[in-house]
This record gives sequence, structure tokens and C-alpha cells, in this order.
Amino acid sequence: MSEPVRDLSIRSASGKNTPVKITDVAAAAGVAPMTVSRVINTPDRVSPETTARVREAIDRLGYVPNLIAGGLSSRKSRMVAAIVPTIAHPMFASVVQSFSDSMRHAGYQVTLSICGYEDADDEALFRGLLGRRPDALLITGSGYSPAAWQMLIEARIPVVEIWDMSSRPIDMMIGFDHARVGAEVAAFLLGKGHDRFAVLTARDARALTRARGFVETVTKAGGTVVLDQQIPAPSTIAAGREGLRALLPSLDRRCALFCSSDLMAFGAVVEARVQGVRVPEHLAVCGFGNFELSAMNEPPITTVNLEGASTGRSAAAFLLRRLAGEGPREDDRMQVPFRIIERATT
Amino acid sequence: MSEPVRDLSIRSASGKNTPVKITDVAAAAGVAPMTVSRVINTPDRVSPETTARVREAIDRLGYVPNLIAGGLSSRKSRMVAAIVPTIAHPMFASVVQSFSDSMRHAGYQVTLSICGYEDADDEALFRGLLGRRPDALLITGSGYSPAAWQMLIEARIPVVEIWDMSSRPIDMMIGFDHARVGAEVAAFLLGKGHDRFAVLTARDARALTRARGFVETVTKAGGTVVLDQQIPAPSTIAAGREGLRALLPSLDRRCALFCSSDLMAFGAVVEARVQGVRVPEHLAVCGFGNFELSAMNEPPITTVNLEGASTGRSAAAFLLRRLAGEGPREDDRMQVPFRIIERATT
DNA sequence: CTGAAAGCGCTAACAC
DNA sequence: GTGTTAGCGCTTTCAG
Repeated sequence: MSEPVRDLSIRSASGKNTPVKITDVAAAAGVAPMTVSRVINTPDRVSPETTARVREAIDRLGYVPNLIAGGLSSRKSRMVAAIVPTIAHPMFASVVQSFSDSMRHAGYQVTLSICGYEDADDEALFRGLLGRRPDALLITGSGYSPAAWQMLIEARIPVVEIWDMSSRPIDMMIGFDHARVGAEVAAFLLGKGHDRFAVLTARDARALTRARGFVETVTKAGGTVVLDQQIPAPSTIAAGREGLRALLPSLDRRCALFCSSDLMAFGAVVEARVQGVRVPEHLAVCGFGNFELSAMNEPPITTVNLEGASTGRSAAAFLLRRLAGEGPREDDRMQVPFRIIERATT
Repeated sequence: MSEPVRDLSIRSASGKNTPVKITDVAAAAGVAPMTVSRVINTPDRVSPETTARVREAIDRLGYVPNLIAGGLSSRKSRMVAAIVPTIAHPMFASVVQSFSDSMRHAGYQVTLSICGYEDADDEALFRGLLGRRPDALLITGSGYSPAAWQMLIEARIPVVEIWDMSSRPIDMMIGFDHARVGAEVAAFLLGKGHDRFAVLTARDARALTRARGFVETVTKAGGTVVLDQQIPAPSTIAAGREGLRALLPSLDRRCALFCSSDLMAFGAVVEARVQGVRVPEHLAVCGFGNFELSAMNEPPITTVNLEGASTGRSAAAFLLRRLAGEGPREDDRMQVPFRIIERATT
């Protein structure tokens, strides 16, 4: 209980038990602390000989600069926070991945928070995040409370919202219009001669918007919606299989199904095979997200492609522009292209 | 270029352009800064009336405590860092998810870093992370350089390694023996009467260890390995499909395939169907990871189940125990149970 | 229960 | 090029 926290710890080279700090390095190298700071942050302002001496001391002592202290002093954290609802979704995973890479490349560390789909306590989340004084923020979607929204404004740091394009922006924005995705999928399927439609969607704000866009377009064109089923987010393959079973009674005639995720589309296609429903002859299926699963399944599944990686890169570029001192611009809101990829299920 | 960074920003309630700090709140509430600090951190040591006044001031001014400053002063960051190679893998995604939940519940924020599979510059990674002075660390696997290893030791914070169990632990460890997984899968397939085997594996340290365990056991039992194919990490469905095509020439006789990931197993099963190879009659397939895909595919795929969520929870429990002041214990190394789930492909 | 003083480890700003 | 001084915004510690 009260024994030392770790007995496998080795005394640091300085012989002290406390982590080595900038003054230790300075003393070891025979320079002022400020010079050590310069060697680390602005090496070109220090003479080569001094640099060498300091570097040697740093290595010998195993000095790891305290970024907390540095950040407090310089009022820059060189850290940006990113918030996504999930990382299980390949789209978000690739956004996060490419965003992190781009930011790290520019000298910023990314700390990732996973907030889930139920907008639980966004105020507490933001308070914790902003309390660490990130230099910038990437957030997903826009289902935030007014108080949370206000916190972001008052934080006075660059903010980029991704994934959605419909709401009033806090600052910068990069995403697409989910209703239009639904509408375009509808148009695509109408163009294939369908007149009976079904929707299978997760109950999250954006997915519901896509479904609405789909239903509206289809209805306007005189089509019938034979099933409009919602499941709790996140999407699963199992939900796709169940959805198809729910659709079965309506499958006496040809029908086209739009799923809010490729996972559900895959589930529907699997279950269709099990149930003896022929795809695409009796049932057309279109997913959303262009997961590897859709491309590599047999039959490959028609879906909507989103450029996750390019979204992440663009988001990073937006933030870096601001962090470099540039002000707001006209093109601070950017449409991410999406595109229907036609495969064997339609 | 030189215009103000954001013109949509609203002056904060204090009327100043600088973020409100503890002294502002203190002044507004007519108390000392220390009292504000107590209201936030140890509310039970402040009288209800004072608390109310301070809370009101906090809300009115929109005060967001600067955790950077607090951390510097208290030498506690209430933050823990987690490092995983990828979040695309459902196993890691669920570990991260449950770990974050557990830690947040205990008042710690988790910042996630994705390091990839090529152990690029682990020293730089750790330096950046440790520079933020996390109170504890979760890391994946153990392919770290000696220098990086030394940094972790000298950081003198609790460290838990997950996912692997084979190496010398830095501190605490929770995982399983990958070689034994391979061996048990081999035993399972041998028990089904197989005598010809194939392995399809990603070229990452742990996957290779599983493959080795598999091959050794199979060979020792007198079985033949007809194919031992490696692909660059991470695993993909496409690699599974290609792997099966590579295996095709050997499929004149019955064969059992072990894949280092369910994604590859799925790819193999899909391609087998395309090629007219009957599963499991002509080819048995076993994956690894128990992704939803395996359970929900038709045919459902035999695989190895890993308790991702429980790994994350246990890792959190380990760290929290140490953070609460407890010293090392006997059971600081914990085996995570794994189990073969038999389904239709074997 | 509340306050005052001192300092966490670093860097901005200004000397030299 | 390099050093000195004075904080960054908070909490520890000790007094009341």
C-alpha cells in the first residue's frame, strides 16, 4: 500500500529522483536555461558549439522537455483536439488518421476524443478539452447544445467542423449535404426504373437526414416507400439482416433499398442470399461509406464514396492556415465530393 | 492576412479579450483565487454560501479552468496517454473505447495516439507524449527500441502494456500468448482430422508469432503446410481473396486455412465461393478477432474471440490501482482469455 | 472555512 | 549569441 510506486525504476543519470528539468541540463552544459530552450525550439539562433554541448547534456540526462510548462509560458500548446462520435466507422477512422498525420507533420500533436452518438454532456466534454488549451479543434457534426456552442466561440481558437454541411458554422466547415446524398441516391435508383423503395437507417442525425432526402425525392417522383426502418446507432451488419427480413413481405415485387451504412447494406445482401431473394433482379441495394467490405464482397455492393482521407487532410490544412495567422476566408466552408459507385447490387 | 483571426468572436462577459482566469472569477465573487480553486477541486471544504457565489461567477463569466496551469502546479495532469497501432481493427477500437470510458469515469482524460505498424520513430512519439506529463500510459505490444523503453522507465509513471504477453514487461501487462493462440487453432483443426494446412498472415510481429505457433504445432503433429503466405500489415479482405487464389493449386485435396485476421478469413471465404471451393468440405477456414463480420456472414466464420472491452477495462483498473498509490503486485501480469468460436467454416 | 505567499518548469522580452 | 528578469495561471503550504 505505502511502498514506493515502482521499485523497478532506475535512478536517472542526474542521480535525483525528480525528472530532469531545463535547469539541470543548463547546469550540466554550463549555459543558461534559456539557451537550452533555444537549442530545442530555435536551434538556428544558437552557435553550433553551444548546440553540441547542450545536445550532449540533453541526451546524457535523458531530458524530456515539459510541454505543460512550456505551453503555459508561451500560451501555445502545439496540440489540437479532435472529437469524433466513433472510430469503428472506417470513414472516421481514415479522417482521424490523415488528420493526425498532417497535423503531426506540422508539429502539432492530436489528441482524440470519442464522444459516442448520444450527445450526452457535451459541455463537460468541451470543458475538459478546452481546459487543456488546445491551439485548435476539429469536431464532428453539429448536434451541440447552445452552451457548448458558446464555449467553442469563446475559446477563440480555430475550429473546423467536419462531416456535415447543413448547420450554421462555428468557424470553418468541411463536409457535405447529407440530404443531397439521399436525393442523389434516389435519383440514381429512379433512373434505373425503380418505383418501390425501402430505407434502412441508423437513428443518428446525419443518417436520418440522408434518409429524409431519399424519401422526399422518391416520393416527389411518384415512387412508393414500402419500408422506412430506423435502428439505434451505430449501424451493424445484424441490423441489415434484420432489416431485410422486415422487408420480406414487401418483396413480392421488385424493390430498391437504401441503407445508411455499408454494414447494413452488406447485412441485407447476405440475408437476401439466405432468403433466396435475387440481387439485383428482385432487390437493388445501395449502401453508404464505401467500406472495403462493399468492394470486396461477392456481389460487390453499390455505395456512396466519401473521401475520408482527403477530408482529414483538408481539415488540417484549414486549421494550419489559421494557426499560421491567416484570417477567415471565403472558402472556409468546403464541400467534400461524394459519388455513387455503381456495382453489382443495383 | 493581417486581419483579426476571427471576427465572429464575441467579447467574453468580462469584456476583456483574454480568456477569463481564476483571478477574474475570484474578483467577481469577492473571494481569494484559492477559494475558487477549492470550489472546483474540493467543494466539500467550502461553505455552501461561498460555493454558490463562486459557482454563479464561474457560470456568468464562462470560466474554463486552465488545466495546463493546474497540472504544472499540482504535478498531476489527470490525463493518461494511450498508444495503439491502428483503430481500424475492431479489437483495438473496443479496447480504446472501454479504456477511455473507465478512465474518464475515474476523472482521467485519455488522449489517443495512433502509431501505425512500422515502428517508425518511437522515441519521438514518446518524447512528445511524455512531454505532456501524462499520469499513466497504455501502450500496445512491445516492439520498442531500447532508448524508447528507457524513456518509459525513467518517466516513472504506471505503464500498462496490452495485446502481447511474451516480452519482458516494462511495468504491468495484460494480453495473451500469441504463439499459444496459433498452437490452439492448430490443435483444433488437427482434432477435426485435417492433415494439410495453410497460413495467411499479416507481416506484423504478433500475427507472425501466431502463425509460427500454428505451423510448429501442425508440423510436430505430422501435418503438411502447403502455403505460408505473408502480406504487409494491416490485414485486408482483398488480401484474403488473393491468398485463396494463391492456395487454389493446392486445393486438389482437403485443406485447413488459418488467417491472422477475420478480414482475411472473410476474403478467403468469399473467394472460395466464387471459385467453387466448398467450405468447409474442401477448405476449412479459421480467422482471428471475432469481428461482427464473421458472426454475421453466411456461412458464419470460425474464429478466435478476444475480449477487447474487458482488456480495456482491466488495463484501466491496473492503472487506477497504481494511481491510487498501490505498489506493484503479483498479478500485475494478466492473461486475457481467448477462445476458439466454432462456426460453419470448419 | 478562507487567505497570502511561494513556486511548478518553462519562455517572452529585453538587455548585453 | 547568450543571459537576466519576470511572469504564464494555477495549487501547495502554511497561517489565520
